Amino acid sequence: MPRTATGESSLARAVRILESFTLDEPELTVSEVARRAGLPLATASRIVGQLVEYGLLGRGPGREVRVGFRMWELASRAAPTRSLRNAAMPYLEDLHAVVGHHAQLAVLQGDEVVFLERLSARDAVVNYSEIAGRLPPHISSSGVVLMAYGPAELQERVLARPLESWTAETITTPDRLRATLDQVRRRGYALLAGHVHRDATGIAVPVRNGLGEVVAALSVIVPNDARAVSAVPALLAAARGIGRSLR
Amino acid sequence: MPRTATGESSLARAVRILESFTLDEPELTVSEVARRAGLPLATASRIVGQLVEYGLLGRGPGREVRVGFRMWELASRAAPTRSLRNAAMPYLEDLHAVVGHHAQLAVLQGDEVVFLERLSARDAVVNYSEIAGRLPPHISSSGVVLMAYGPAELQERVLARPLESWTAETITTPDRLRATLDQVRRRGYALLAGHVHRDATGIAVPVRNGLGEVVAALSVIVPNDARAVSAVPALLAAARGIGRSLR
DNA sequence: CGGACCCTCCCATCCATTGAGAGGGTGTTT
DNA sequence: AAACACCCTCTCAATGGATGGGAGGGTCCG
Repeated sequence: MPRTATGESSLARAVRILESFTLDEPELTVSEVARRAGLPLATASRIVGQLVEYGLLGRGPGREVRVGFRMWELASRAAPTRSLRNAAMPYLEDLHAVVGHHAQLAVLQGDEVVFLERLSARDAVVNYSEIAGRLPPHISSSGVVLMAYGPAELQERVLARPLESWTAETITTPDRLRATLDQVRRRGYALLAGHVHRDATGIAVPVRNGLGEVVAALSVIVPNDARAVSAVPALLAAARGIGRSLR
Repeated sequence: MPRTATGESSLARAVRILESFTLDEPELTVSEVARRAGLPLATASRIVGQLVEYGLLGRGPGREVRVGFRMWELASRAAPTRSLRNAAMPYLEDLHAVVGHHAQLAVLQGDEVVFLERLSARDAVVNYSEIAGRLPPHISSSGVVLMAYGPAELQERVLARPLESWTAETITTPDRLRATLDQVRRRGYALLAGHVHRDATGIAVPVRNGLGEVVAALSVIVPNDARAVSAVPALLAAARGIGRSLR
């Protein structure tokens, strides 16, 4: 029964296979891959075999499959991430050294916030964000900053959707989100205490490129107490430095 | 004239297309991609179009093509890189803060050295290594460490090949390389002054996992002068810390 | 305004891809 | 030790998605 249920290119299937790996489950069996990608086992086995051959996937000591080293290598050539990261890294380090806990760099991708880089102290407060991890924009300080300075359509789309709640402090009404965005634009930074986790405060500022466009958000996560606001000047200064490095 | 010159899967071609992007030239035109991947223009155009649709490639403001954000996202889920990087990052930061210049983490991949992470000061001495960049093992201090503690077959393969020369100091004879490897094993670290660039000294130490296996090299690049050796204790201490974090 | 590049779409041809099933693993339960 | 429940890879005939020369239409430059 050949070629029957298809209607899609083999490339599309390969990409679906690559997408079945997540941050939480970076290792899967072939069967699991087949299930997630919605492919017959034999087909999944064959494509996985090819991807392993080309290095995009790799095999662990058993038969489990994971994303391959070659994939990481190819992806690290991605220009958008690289130039921003290179410009930001020294400032992110300084920020981390001074403020402690977590210092992060995030960008907008689709309608979500993606963290490009994160520096964490070993004894830092909890933090749910992960490098390459995604969060809805209304949850985190980075997201609110990126929304506030982002395209109007994005704001409308996010405001139109139900706002997921993570703690008692999370913004869950469009009105409150709108008010927060206004406040961020007035103040030039976002400070959200206990929105992601009750013990943590996120503080974020916009990073502007040479043209004045907001291209990223720089943020720190600190304990949820009165001293949190003192991190704002360091953030603003670091964001300016990154902007200058971006030419 | 369809399907004639093929004999290979479309997936193989897609991977060849992804591989035509390099660190030095992260943006290519479709014609350039076709040339590098050895594909007819029409075919390259079609596959590039698909890869863009799936997000593995992206388009710049003009028509130029680059590696896509989604590719970076998928690759960041690669387990081998992630756990080592996460364990090493805090120590790499401390090392960088204390020693200055460049602090790097490298692993062996194939018969080459690949840099997983690098922290650089803005005013640091020159450094040719790049994140996701490759170097032949005999050139750099990281490479020599990874060779010294690596599998015997690797040493034989590298010793059998011609040893490329970068500066007057570069190791170019098998005898000298063998002697250097012995010295590294005796001392527990590698110090190569002026091998990559005459003004820079590389110092590297092995990073061991919980089983005592050498899984990476930790290194710093400092100015080529008498103070260089003083970085060794800090490197050794950091490598032990990383090893402990790897459980 | 000619020349040298770019890029995408078209479409008749046909071979690489397909997936059920066989065959053979490994690990756990009865 | 047998039964079970998973795993995974290979085979093979049928076929529809991939193929690539060329047409058509861009942009840039001197």
